[in-house]
Amino acid sequence: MEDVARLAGVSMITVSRAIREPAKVAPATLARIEAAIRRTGYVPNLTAGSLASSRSRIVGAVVPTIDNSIFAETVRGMSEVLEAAGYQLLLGQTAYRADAEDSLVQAFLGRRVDGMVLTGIGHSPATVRRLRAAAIPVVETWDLTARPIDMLVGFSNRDAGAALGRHLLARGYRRLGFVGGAEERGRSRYAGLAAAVADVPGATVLRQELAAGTSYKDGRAAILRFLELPEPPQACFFGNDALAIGALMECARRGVRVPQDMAIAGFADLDIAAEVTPALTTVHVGSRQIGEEAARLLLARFEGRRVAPRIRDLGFRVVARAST
Amino acid sequence: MEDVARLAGVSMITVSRAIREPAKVAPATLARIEAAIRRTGYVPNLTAGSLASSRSRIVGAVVPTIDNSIFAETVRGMSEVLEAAGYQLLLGQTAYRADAEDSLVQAFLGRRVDGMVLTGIGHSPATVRRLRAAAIPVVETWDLTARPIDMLVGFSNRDAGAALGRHLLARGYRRLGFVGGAEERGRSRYAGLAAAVADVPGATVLRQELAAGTSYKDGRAAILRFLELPEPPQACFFGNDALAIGALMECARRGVRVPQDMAIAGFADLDIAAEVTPALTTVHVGSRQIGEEAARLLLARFEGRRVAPRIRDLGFRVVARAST
DNA sequence: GCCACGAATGTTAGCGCTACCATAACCGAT
DNA sequence: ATCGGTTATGGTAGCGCTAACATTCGTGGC
Repeated sequence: MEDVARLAGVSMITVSRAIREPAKVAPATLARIEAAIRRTGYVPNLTAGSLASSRSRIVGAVVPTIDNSIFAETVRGMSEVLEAAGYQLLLGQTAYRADAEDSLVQAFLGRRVDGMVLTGIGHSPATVRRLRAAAIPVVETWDLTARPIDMLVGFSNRDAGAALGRHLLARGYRRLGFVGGAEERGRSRYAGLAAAVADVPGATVLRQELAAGTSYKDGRAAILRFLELPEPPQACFFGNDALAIGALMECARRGVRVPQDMAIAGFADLDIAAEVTPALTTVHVGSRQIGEEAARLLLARFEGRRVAPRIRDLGFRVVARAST
Repeated sequence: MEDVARLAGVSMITVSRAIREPAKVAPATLARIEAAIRRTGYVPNLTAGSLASSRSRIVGAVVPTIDNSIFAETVRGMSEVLEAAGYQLLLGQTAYRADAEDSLVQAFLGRRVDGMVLTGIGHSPATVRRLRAAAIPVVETWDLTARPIDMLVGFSNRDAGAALGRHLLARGYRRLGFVGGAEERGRSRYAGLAAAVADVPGATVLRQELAAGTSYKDGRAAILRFLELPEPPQACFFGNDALAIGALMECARRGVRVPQDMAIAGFADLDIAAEVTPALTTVHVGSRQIGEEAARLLLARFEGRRVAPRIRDLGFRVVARAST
């Protein structure tokens, strides 16, 4: 930067201004500085800038995983909005391990990220304490609570589970099955389903809880376990679309007709849900919008704007397709 | 940090050492410092550390996209290896726009990332110049070239295309079709296929080039276009599994028998490729290993180890399943 | 008892920027 | 001619750490 300043015949601070707020520099000076930058190949050191200004222009995001997953779209949406505003995304994946979130959050805070996006509303007390102490904007996502750490963008997993349950019951199914991972949001979906079932006399629900971080294969295995029962469920609700599609494929393979012999529903409305045959009934939750909105809330805060309300319920929509 | 030092009755540098190389601090001192850290809730400022040590412990990764994509697994593998070593991942997505890579690289270099991972081997001259000037370890991925910028982890897309082509020809198909996105690696796969076709008298190949960044829907549309021809291809090779699965689903819907009426093959071997019916023939390329290996090469360099050879050809494997 | 040596800790001087305040030059209004 | 206000630019002092080089102290060998 000193070289650039010398070459352009100005002081360092003017170079700094030319880069960050070109409007405040005289056009002629600006041109000289730009020429000098080009000639020297100068790349501003944003680390030094962050230290001096105590704003890093980095946002940390913690998600369970991004492969064949509903969270990939959230990260995508977030990343696009942030990049357009000149912010960068520091990505951390927990693989559904609770302690991983804690250490990621600590690492991100050490980097002095300007804001943080978390998945879900269940965090260790230490994490919550650290985030509050850091006094940076935080957005929790993919769930709903009345008392978020700071801001929240999501929907009610419980209500979504209940809505899907009512859909199945309305179609006449009475013996229901549920398959989900051992994680908070999956459990909420089950709780909603169970509540819907409790409202209908004679309706029952059987539950399989798998390890967290499930995929197609697990869905196949789960549906097989149901089909082997003397009295299998008539309709099965899977905690995510990957599980449901695995199950759907297994049914196709075995000649189990969907939905006549076994109805199947998923969750999250991945692109592929609409493409399989029969098309998968699922709950659309706007994965991408969650990411975009979370990023927008952060940007608003960075620019000093008030964010109200701090809780954004993006809702959900039961998408009834041929599989139920 | 000053507070911690005062509380523990040591100098700042000892606190710094206690955090970074605890073995070099006397156990009793270490214990006092750790207690002081806990009492004060001190979180080391890694930005300041980066500036002072000129090592950021951040790696930048540029991928086209991470949703329902082959690159998600690469990012996942990379991220896990890096996090285990105390490095963080700064993620950038280009959405297949060429200029996006350039600006991401520039932003990452401004952050003084310790290393960089790029997708593919085609980069703008400006990007290459900048990367060389930065003199940091760089890994290119997902393709092969004799002259990488620095290191490379991938496989030959051309050879993979050719191998898949030979597989189709060996099964007796003569009128082939190819559908791929308008991007470098897809074109290489086509070039390989075309070469294989050229070796067999009477064999032909018809090509559809779509916009880059394709998904299920585009596969469906593409297969329809082929099926409407007076003499459709007998076998169709799709540049990625998502396209192929879209096509497969469309065939199922239309009663087009796969592979009897139309054989279908994909590329990359996503988890779902093995799950659909009929199971999808595809080319397995170790998406995740690419990420892991790229991360390992970077770590080796960070630790000052020599990396030889600098080109890692991870190969590929034609996975012949029921769809061809 | 002296010295060389390694282990433990400290001092100093930045890393490369930006915040903050100051200064200079120029403008039109009085 | 004087003045307040605006625009353009500069000087100084850090931001919170760590590299590099001291310094101190205890230990064992002779």
